[in-house]
Amino acid sequence: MLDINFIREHTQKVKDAIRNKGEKNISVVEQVLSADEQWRSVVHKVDTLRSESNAKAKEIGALMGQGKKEEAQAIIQQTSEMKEEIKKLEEEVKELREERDNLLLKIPNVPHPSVPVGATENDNQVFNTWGKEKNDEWRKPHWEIVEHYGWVDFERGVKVTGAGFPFYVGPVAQLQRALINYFINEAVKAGYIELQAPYFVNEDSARGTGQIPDKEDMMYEIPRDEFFAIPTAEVPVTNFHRDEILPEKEIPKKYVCYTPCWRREAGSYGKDVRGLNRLHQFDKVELVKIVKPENSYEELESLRKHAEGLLEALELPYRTLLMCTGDMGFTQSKKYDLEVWSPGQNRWLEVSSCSNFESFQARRMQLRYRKGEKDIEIAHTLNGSGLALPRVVSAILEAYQEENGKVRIPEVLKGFFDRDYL
RNA sequence: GGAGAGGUGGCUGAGUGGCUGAAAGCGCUCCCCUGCUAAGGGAGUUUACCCGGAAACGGGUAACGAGGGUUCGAAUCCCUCCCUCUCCGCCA
Repeated sequence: MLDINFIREHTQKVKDAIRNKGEKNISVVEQVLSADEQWRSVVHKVDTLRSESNAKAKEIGALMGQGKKEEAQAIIQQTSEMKEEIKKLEEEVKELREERDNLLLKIPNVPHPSVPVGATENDNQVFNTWGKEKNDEWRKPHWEIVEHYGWVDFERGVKVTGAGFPFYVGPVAQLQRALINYFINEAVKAGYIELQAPYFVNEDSARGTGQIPDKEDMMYEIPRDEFFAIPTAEVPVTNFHRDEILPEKEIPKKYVCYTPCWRREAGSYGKDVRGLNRLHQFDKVELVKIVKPENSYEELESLRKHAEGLLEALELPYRTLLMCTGDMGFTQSKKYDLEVWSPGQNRWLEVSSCSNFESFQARRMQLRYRKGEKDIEIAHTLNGSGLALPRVVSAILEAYQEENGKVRIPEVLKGFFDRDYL
């Protein structure tokens, strides 16, 4: 969420942001400002009244101590009336505060000036490309390869759980495990701290990273215990430091965390969900950074480069898109998507998304750091996939297949295998 | 899941209705003294919000796990929930 003071001072900027992000309701800005004003005026009233009442309560205490019961009784009469008034005002404060905060949660993050203004994915900019896409006729899509060898069992996944929950069998299971290890190892080499996180989070955490309100439909719920299955490790890992004030010397914090991810993916269909393209459960290695505001855009670039480096090491051609305002999402201020080339499908597959949230998430979760002696400042948070597994697996299967049908093991993963082919 | 104990500031820990936003100790910061790998003295040291101020800062309100209640007044009494610890049960 945005700082209310920022909205007060940069009202036009916020309105532009909402429009550019493709949200229709610009009036929330005015609504939030007026709700805030009302709230502040009532807070002031109630504070003043309480101050008076506290003073009287002290008097009563003093009089009681001296045994002057009757004088005390007279003042008690007055404070009783104030008490009623305070109670009423308190109620009002609570309502106004809630109203203001609910409105505040509806205002999206403001895009960085370097973000292209645009409405749809067609307005995204190709920021970077690497490698030469293969387009051989004979290359099969990954679902045919895994079907032929029995490496991914979709049918039994459907039987055991449902569509989108496949079993990985033998070599592909081993490939995934190798990739997870490889990705974590690379991150640790780059200074990230390895974390293993809970797979379920509570409501506060889901709100902290911005999954609720608004995107709760993407998550699986465990109602009996009021948990959400994590849609990405971003949620538990960023919330790791929720409600904390970190010492300045501990910042930046860099974490790498492998988890399965669960997403309901309501409404997807067709070629998008074919094979491993879109699943309800998938594995991902996630990178999260908590940084000082002045460094956050440098940190975004290094995050992007790290993720790109993984694809380069795997020798998988990719392109990096700089997302336009309209295709970016509610919480981000700048976002890159990395898309790997799928030579069996002849299309790009998103395998990573690297974002800077500036203070948008950190403010919600009160994630701050101590600046110098006394000052406290909201940190900036970033995250990026490094990388999402199934689509990387698809790309590897398709890119490393040979005309005879065998699939070679990428050079950097050889250490995890005792052979050259899957 | 059953029984019991408990949740106070960065930490340890006092506090059972008003003089406690919080004793004391530790830690930390600054200053003074001392000139040497010791020590002593002093000051400061939670957070959020509101008002005033360019700022330094000043005034106010709230918070002692969370929420609600009793009371003129609650860390202190009552209720609900959450969490931690101990014992039993169960268990990868």
